[in-house]
Amino acid sequence: MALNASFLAIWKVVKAIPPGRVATYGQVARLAGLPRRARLVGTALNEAPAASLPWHRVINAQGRISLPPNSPGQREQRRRLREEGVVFVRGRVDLDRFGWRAGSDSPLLD
DNA sequence: GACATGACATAAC
DNA sequence: CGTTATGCCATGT
Repeated sequence: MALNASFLAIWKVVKAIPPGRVATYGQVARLAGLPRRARLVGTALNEAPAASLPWHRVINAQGRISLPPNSPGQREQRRRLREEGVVFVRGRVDLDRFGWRAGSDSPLLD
């Protein structure tokens, strides 16, 4: 089915996000060759085999986790990110420091 | 098929 | 900081 091609492209990009870095839904969509389809990324992650994907490294453009506050998933995602060294400030991640830029795989330490 | 929903993004006010 | 509007489209009812 042609439909899954999009999902596969998305999963591929997500798998490429290095530990300790995050990517936004829109960014993942673009890198997957699906511009303007950020929502599809959310859907793809929802349907994805969580065990085989670093789904927690995908957050929204505001640097926030897009799961309901206080939900198990939200806490899990925050826990995993913090475990990788991603810092939350007032519930937000500074994308300038932890955002994934293709070509640089380590966080900028100032 | 019509309609509502949602792990989103961007722009405008 | 916030709200509204619009684009997007797979899924579920």
